[in-house]
Amino acid sequence: MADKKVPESTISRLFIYLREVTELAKLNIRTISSSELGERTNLSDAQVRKDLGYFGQFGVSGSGYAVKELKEALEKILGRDKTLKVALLGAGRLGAALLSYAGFGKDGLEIVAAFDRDPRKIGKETAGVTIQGIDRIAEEVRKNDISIAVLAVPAGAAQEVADVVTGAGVECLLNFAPVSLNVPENVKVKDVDLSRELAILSYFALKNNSNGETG
Amino acid sequence: MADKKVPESTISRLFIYLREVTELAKLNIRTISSSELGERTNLSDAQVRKDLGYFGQFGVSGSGYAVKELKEALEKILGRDKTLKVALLGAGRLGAALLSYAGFGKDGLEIVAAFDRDPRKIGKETAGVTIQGIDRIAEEVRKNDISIAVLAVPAGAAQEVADVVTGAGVECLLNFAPVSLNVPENVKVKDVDLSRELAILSYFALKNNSNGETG
DNA sequence: TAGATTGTTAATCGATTAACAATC
DNA sequence: TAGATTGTTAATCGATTAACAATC
Repeated sequence: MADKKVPESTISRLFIYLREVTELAKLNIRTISSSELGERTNLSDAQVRKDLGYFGQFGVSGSGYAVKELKEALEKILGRDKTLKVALLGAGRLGAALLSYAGFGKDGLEIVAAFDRDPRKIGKETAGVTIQGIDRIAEEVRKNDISIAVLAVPAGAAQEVADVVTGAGVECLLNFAPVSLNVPENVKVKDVDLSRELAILSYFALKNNSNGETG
Repeated sequence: MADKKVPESTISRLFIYLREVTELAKLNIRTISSSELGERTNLSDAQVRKDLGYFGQFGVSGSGYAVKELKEALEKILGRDKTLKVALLGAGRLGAALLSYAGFGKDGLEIVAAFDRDPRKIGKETAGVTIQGIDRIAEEVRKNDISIAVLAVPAGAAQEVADVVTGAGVECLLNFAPVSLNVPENVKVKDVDLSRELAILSYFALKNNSNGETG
């Protein structure tokens, strides 16, 4: 049972493979080899086979992978068939945008509760969800079986809110606040920081510029 | 001169250090050791010193790093003093949101041109930028010295637009379209896919659930 | 000086890539 | 059968961590 640990980078690529085979299925392509799939995703054939190998044997020697079956296998592995409950922390500008973001449903996620500290926001409704005070977090998490919390609060409030929500038993956080959160070690945090992505890119742009000058 | 190659993960962490020392400077804290900085960012002291070591010697044995100097050094390394020109490709819903996104300026980036294929959008203005047809890309890139392109077009159009813009000499792309782009090898692409981030997180949430059941 | 902390080299760890026997 | 391609093990590569002499 104790499968070897799967790298997060593998999980991330699995979604890329799924995207591709979904496309291939639409085009009525029946089978694909690891090297073809790798070409389409800018990855190596070895990488494709290794990644899939963590989860079983999906291919056929000599002919490759059946597109339809691989698609279904990936959907199952990645839990695309299940719906998870999400709590939104912070109903400001970003929070409101996320509440009305249509993509969540497609990804098997459903925002079932939203919280804010601002008394003027409490009781208001956006996209079918009523905003509640943060003192209600623990009870709502339990009641609704919430497994993911999205932190869309200001940087200064993020740690406190993270404490409350992890204290209530939530183990997965998507953190939009630009701070390094301290959480218990069973909790998984994913930081999303568009500013930083852009900044990294601009670092490379600057480097290219100066290379151009000297080289 | 030929400095050893700096890992992208190091660059990414440099922004985290910068965020932290900016905070420390506000609090009038004068010096910080690698282990204290590591504690505040959930990284090890060795990691902090290694990362900084790629760019020079900023610390003082026995006392650590001068906050103000480290902040200034990081800003310089990361190019926070320079402004780069950005082209926005695709002026749909996401594109419009990015155009009005206030954070770009803070990050040393300026959207100087926007393009869309839809004739009904061409000529319209958002946030001070007039939307142009995609046939104008090459000339505008040259004229404005654009070094970064943000792709906010539908998946089906992304590759074609990427070809045009890289053909015009842009070497850094921020790609919001959920496709694997093929670009020349001197071009740096950064994919931003909120759906995938969420999906990865939900994968971990599901795994935690099933662990809970069996363990 | 004694204590603290750096910068850097060496050791470890983990992920990617290459290779190839097994198999369709 | 011959050709193609898998699954998996071994080799390589690169990043993180540990260790410690140098230094304030």
